[in-house]
Amino acid sequence: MEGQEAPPPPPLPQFPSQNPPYLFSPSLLLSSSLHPSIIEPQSLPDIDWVGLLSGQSGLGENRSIMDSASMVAENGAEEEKDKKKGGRMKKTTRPRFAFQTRSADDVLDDGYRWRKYGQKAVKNSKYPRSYYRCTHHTCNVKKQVQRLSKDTSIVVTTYEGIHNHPCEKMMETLTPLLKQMQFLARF
DNA sequence: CGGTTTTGACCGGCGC
DNA sequence: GCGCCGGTCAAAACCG
Repeated sequence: MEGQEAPPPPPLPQFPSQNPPYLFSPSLLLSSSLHPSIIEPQSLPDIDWVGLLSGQSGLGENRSIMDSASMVAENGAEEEKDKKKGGRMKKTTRPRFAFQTRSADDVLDDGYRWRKYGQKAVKNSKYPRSYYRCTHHTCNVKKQVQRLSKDTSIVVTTYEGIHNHPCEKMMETLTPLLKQMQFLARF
């Protein structure tokens, strides 16, 4: 989503340390008043983020509209320092948020490019969970996608981390508009 | 041929 | 310590 070359401070809120993810709407996420709650479909923001980010506005069968979606957030609050020993550093609890989408397609096009690096069966779901990593070199944002066994038409996507590079797909659609605006601004 | 997916192995955390 | 569970690695397969 936000393709900002954002500085470290994660815009994500801190939550009390209760593990079950809190549910709240994207609009609540964007404003800073977030009270964990399950939202109703009509409390969704009027912004179609997915459509905005996936340059294909309207066409395409991959339109996974975020109808009835709930955002889930867990905090993140840690710096990512220690890499313990030889190799991985995974003590990182970094900004992470999730939302669920009603879509027939597991992976929704959010404008970024992802490479799948794993798939695992999780305990209480009959559908596997897929793990993706952002393909941008300097960006280690991850996401995991899982379809609910409860309601087959819903997929839960969990993002972890913040992209440190612009989403070129979004830029692609935004650039002409910006140029147009600059042109009009001359008058 | 380069990038992506697949898939079993591997590893670390956690509860017992 | 052991085994379960979830996350990641990495080699091979796959695909344009």
